[in-house]
Amino acid sequence: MDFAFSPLPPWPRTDYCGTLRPGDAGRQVGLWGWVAARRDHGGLIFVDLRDREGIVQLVFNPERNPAAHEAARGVRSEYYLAVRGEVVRRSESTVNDQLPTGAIEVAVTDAKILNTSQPPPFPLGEGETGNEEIRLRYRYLDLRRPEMQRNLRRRHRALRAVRDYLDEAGFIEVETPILWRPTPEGARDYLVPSRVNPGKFYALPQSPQLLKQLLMIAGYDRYYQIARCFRDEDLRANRQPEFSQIDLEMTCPRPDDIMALVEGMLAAVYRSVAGVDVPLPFPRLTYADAMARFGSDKPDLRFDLELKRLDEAFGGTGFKVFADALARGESIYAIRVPADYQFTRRELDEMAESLKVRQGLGLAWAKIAEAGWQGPIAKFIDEAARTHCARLAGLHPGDTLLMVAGRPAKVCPTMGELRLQLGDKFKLRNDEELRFLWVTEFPLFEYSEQERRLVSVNHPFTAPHPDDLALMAAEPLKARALAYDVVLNGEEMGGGSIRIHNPELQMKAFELLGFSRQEATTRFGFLLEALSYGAPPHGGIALGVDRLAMMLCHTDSLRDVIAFPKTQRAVDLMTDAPTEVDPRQLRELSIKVVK
RNA sequence: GGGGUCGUAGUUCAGCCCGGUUAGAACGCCGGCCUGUCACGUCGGAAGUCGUGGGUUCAAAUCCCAUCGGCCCCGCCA
Repeated sequence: MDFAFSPLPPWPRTDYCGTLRPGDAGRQVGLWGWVAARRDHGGLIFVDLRDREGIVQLVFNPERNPAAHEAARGVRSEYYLAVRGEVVRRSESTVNDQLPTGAIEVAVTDAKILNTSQPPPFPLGEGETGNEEIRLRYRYLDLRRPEMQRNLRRRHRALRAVRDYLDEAGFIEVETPILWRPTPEGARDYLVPSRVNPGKFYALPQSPQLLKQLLMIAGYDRYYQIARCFRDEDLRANRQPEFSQIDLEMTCPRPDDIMALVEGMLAAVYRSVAGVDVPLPFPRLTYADAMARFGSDKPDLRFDLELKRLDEAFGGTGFKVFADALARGESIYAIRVPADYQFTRRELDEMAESLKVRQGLGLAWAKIAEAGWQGPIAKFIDEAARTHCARLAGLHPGDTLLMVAGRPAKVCPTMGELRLQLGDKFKLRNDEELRFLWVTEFPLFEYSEQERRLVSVNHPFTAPHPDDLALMAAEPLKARALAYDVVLNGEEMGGGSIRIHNPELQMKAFELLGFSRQEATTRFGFLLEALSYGAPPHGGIALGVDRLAMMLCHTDSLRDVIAFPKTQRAVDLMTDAPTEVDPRQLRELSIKVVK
């Protein structure tokens, strides 16, 4: 055989490369790792050997060991080596203070090439990245990169902290099925055909929601799971078709209990992973306030630029656009951009144009100068309105006031978007800052134009606010839910609720969503039945593990914290999944593919 | 389903607007030299279906159309 094949390294590993320090000087060590770089001086050869803990410099001296030196001559990038040698302190002038191991090196006495490597298709060094396509195709090489190693280990440490914390709090980890039943509400299901039951399908769970409720009914009292979830919807930078949730549920909680628990958990994660103390408790906003002040149900509190409602100021305005809007019962919302942040006329025009095209809304703006208001609409705004605006919005000279009129349900989210764009434009969204908050009192239902019926804002098992029980039937759109989201820096990190534990109320909720009693029984009979056997009140929350990892790793892409992610077209570039299957497999499953 | 953007040596990119020598650079790779480098240095070398298909043209990496793929966004994601 003319190729290298060693089933085992010829000597034990005593240390990881990246962990050696001056204190190890004089020790005989065994190391295994990849060749990160090779510097051949004809005589001396230096090799940077890399393993998961980092890099250490090996020295091959032909006078010390000709055989090892000869082996080192043939070594190339990403060869996998086992070496044995002595840790030696470097002379003063040769210390590399860029490297944690830079004060020492390993004088190699024995070396064995355990495997050779083709030249890698992209550089694997610190700070280097190829394009996404090639990284995903050779994911196992991408994952060798120090950044990816760091990311996945941060994720590991976060999950470890979560498990320790929840275990300490008396939570029991229970696994729930991956093959489960399709659900009519919510995202598109991934379906799995049943061979044994031709024509029938399982679905992969979108979340273990109902299963954890059943565990409460079963008396486990406090459950959690790092649960894999599946949703067959289009991908985004922060959305993969399969993802993980920290899913938990407890018996008889008040919303405050869940919130305090989660705050403690997130603080524990940040302390353990980032060494950061997160101030507790998190601030809270009701959904209504969040929408009115930030135009979002997941506001980014790292910067101000709050929305201001200026209806009062324009009560008797001569500006027809605003007057007409108010007459229609609409509102005028504004963002005051302080004098520190200036726009060019062109930027204002572009902003207005984009708002018009994308939302059909007109942007009115004015610059607040010492001399008075400036801008195309300034002449329509009289002194009384200006003074009133100044009081409502706190205007100062140099500020720019951006105003939009319309239905609050439309204007607020639009202004919320605009606010985020301004935050980006003026670099107000600092990556190092952590602004957690709770958004509470979500509405129970919203009206879906597409389906022309009520749909759940959270899910159909969410309990109504006790004060709004009567509203549920009378004015369902006004009923609030006992639901809460935890938000970090404008990203939804998780959401939960108190659930309905009464079968009659649950049936009522299904009916309001447009299910007949018959349909509800067919689809959720097992739940209704379970609720009728002494189901305790219960509630919980689910947090997105991947998004949490993203925040901990300061990355904008979920792919950077998932070992084997899929592309935007939900393809695995490494294995080319999904693929066509053998006709025989289809026949066994009673499936015919229609092209 | 829609919008945007990118696709040129193994890799990262320039060239494309304004069509015209043999398509360049850096890194990597291969070979020589080199005992203190650490992104080693140095001398030399190899390396390209310009994503794919079609069209316009005397002539296409360059202009046009279609298509495939990566990324970002809208829709969608209880």
